[in-house]
Amino acid sequence: MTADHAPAAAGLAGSGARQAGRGQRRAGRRKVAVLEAAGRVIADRGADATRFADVAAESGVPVSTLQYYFGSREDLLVAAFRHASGTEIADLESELAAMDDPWQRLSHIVSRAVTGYPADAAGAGRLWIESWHFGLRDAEMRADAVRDYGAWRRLVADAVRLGADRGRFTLRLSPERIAVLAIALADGVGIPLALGDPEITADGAIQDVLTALDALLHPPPPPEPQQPAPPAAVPPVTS
Amino acid sequence: MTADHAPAAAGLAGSGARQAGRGQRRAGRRKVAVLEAAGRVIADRGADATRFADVAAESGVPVSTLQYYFGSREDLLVAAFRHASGTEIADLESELAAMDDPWQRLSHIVSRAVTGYPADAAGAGRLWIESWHFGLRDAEMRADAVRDYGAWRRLVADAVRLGADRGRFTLRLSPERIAVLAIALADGVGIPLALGDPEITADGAIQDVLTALDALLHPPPPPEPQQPAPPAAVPPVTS
Amino acid sequence: MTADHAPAAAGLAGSGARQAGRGQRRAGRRKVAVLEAAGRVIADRGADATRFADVAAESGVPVSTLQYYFGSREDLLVAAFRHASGTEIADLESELAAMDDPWQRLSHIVSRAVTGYPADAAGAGRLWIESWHFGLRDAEMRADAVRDYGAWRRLVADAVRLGADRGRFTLRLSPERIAVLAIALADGVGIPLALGDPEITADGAIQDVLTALDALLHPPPPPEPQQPAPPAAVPPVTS
Amino acid sequence: MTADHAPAAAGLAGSGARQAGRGQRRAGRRKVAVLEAAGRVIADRGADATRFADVAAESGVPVSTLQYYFGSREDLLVAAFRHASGTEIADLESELAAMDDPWQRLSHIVSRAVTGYPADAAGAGRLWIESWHFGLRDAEMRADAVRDYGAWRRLVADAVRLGADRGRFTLRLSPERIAVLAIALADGVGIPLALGDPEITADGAIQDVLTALDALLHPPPPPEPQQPAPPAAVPPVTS
DNA sequence: TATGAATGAGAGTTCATTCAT
DNA sequence: GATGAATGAACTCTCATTCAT
Repeated sequence: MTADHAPAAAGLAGSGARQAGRGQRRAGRRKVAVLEAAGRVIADRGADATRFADVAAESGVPVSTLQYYFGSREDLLVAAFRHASGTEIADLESELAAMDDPWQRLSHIVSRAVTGYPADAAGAGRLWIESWHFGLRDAEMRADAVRDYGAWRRLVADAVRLGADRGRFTLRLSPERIAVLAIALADGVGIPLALGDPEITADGAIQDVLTALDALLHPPPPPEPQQPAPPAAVPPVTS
Repeated sequence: MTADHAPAAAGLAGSGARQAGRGQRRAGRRKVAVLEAAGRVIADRGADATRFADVAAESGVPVSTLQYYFGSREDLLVAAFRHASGTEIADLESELAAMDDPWQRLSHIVSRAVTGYPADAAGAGRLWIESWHFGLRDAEMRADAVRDYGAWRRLVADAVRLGADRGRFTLRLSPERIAVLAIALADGVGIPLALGDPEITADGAIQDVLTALDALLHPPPPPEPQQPAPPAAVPPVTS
Repeated sequence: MTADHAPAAAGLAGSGARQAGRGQRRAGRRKVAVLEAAGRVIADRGADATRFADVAAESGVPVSTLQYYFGSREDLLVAAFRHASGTEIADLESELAAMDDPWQRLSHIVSRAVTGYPADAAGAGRLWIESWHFGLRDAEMRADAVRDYGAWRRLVADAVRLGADRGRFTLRLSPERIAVLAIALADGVGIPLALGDPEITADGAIQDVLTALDALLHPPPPPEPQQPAPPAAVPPVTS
Repeated sequence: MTADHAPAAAGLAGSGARQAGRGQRRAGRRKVAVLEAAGRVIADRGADATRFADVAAESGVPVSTLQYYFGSREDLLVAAFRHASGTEIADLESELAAMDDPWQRLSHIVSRAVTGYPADAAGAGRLWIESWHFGLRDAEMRADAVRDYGAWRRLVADAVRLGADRGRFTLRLSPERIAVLAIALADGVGIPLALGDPEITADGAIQDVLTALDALLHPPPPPEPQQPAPPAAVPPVTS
């Protein structure tokens, strides 16, 4: 192919910056705008129902130009997801860098995560659900999603480790496993929030998630004999 | 529409009862088989990519007959989801009824939930993800999903309440909120499992989720003065 | 697929006739008309340039119905070629059956073949050129074309054999090889005729081809010594 | 159009002769390379399926440059055909010029022609079929094809005339008409060869074509009752 | 002179749905 | 009650071509 799709330049914000100096002139200078438009459409209609025509209408860029930029529809979707998650994580990282208190960091991560889910929020939560769903059948998206999970967990684990180092937390589990659980909690309450479950509110969910985290960071006294060792109880349930 | 779709299993046996009865039962059996075929197709290809033709191929029932049975494609999907979740919850309830120990019940629920997610599992996890995703834009599906969330949480809350009543658990939060968190944890670890995240295994995830639950059911001793209680800032904010 | 493409019934004229009695009712009753429309379009625009839309316009059948009938565009083309050649050969066979004189048969075959080529003729010559050309890259068409070559040659060879049996012809070559040459001559003059070559007319070409055939059927006297054996001169030309 | 397409190789060297000359020669070389690349693509995919992108890939010259050089896609195709046929005929003419024997010339022409057809051959046969086919609907190509027919026939007629003048041949038809038939035979057997007809081989076809030509150049005596040895005339054609 | 960027037109194919048995 | 025939709508993708440099 003459044009190998994507005049490059885009991708994660400002990586390389070879001569993006003058503001990525020439080729694909509208790419970022298109990716954000695509993100909006995906969040609105779902990735599967996102047509070239929709993104064209949202971005003002002709369909054939979208294809010239990204190639196939699937490639466009993956690029949009990647752009959104890259931006999101970069933002979060810079916010966290300004915080010293480890618990504040955890609170911030959880808030950021949970807040994006409710239907009326402009957050990225719906986009994440789309990305998981899409990743179930798309290998490239799946790889990205797994990578993003790692990035989020790392932020949590770093905060947990920091708190432990400072003697603020006493861990029941390794920082990595706590990170897995923390992200799981946020996503797990996010889903019903996105579905408008009347039993849950964003604020309440954040509080409860933090309470659970707190429980993992401040263990109970040495177990007394009358109490059954919980993990031992986990049976081979598979029926 | 030709008929009002779905002869269902209802209807009192009128004239020629036995014959009609048998016929209806046969039709009913056929519909169940179709719904299960549809469930398999949905889990395999995703709800959005599930065509009448796919379900026809999987079930052996002609496309026009599927439409005659269920109406629109969307109706078929919703019916398939409803059938799957109804079966799943009924099974779970009967299994739990045979268990006396509240912790065992919790373990069983969590195991059941988490085990269904991994890609290689034949479980219902993928179907749940599909149902959330579909519910984001389909009101009927959304209502079903919220209802199902309630059913699962009720099973957890009942077990938690039972354990508390028996003095086995000391709750940090109300049974209902613990139930929300328990289900959130299971779903939250289920997603990366479904995506094949190499950092997580089903068994490890079950353990960790139970550890987190245990922490919520066995609070630490009254905080001692030397340590500033940070989590104190996150109190039981009753929503 | 529910409809396996082509409700059958069509194909070579009247083969089988299972219940085509009432005039192929139901499915695909317009298939023959469509195939003939397709043949006209192919002759007019060329197979490569024959679009579904063209055949739809020519036949009055919607594009989607054409696809329902034939499947892919390529399948439609092959079916059209097959229909045309089947009809053509059947017609020719019945005409020949009415002729007793072997030379008359040969004349008729050559006339039939050559006459179809000129641009202003309504004959099938252009369709043959299309079929060869299409067969260069399509295996199915290629097989059909080879089969058709065999059918035409068989008609020639039969006539040649008949004439030889009756002592009318004295063969220089086997009937089969004469048949190959006869068809080659007809096609070989047909091409410039189709291109409007001003040096050739259909009638003149028919005469010349028959003259050449005559030469093959009435050999010269035993070669005399002063004549060099011509084939000995055929060198390994490939440069 | 940007330029009047094709700087060609013409144009007197104006100011800066050496530089311009070299530049033009270089451009000319590049164009020839492109035309040969185009010829390969056409033989491979067919003229109708030959895209700018294909020729760009085969030649390494960007699409927009191809358009700058040749104008429209059709112009490029015609130029490629013209280049191929011009080269072919020039080669043939120089080969024939070295041959004195008229029958050897005829044999050479037929061999050259037939040998190019088989699918596995690298010959120009497929390109000729493409050119006829393309000429059916393109006036420019048609004119070229007719002209080429004339060139080939002239070579045959010249050889026939030479043989007749030397008393080697006794003609049944005028040299021109024999030439038409000779070329027709070669093309006519070439087509099934190109289609991989299992009943024909290139060598056998050459033999048979020469036998037919021989019959046209050596008419029979007044028919005698007994049967002469026909094949004796076309003996050991060493392949 | 030569080339990359951008875009409109058009085509094949899929699919739900309507209709007539 | 069940099913095959038929069809319109929509979408992705290919490709020649125009434009600016």
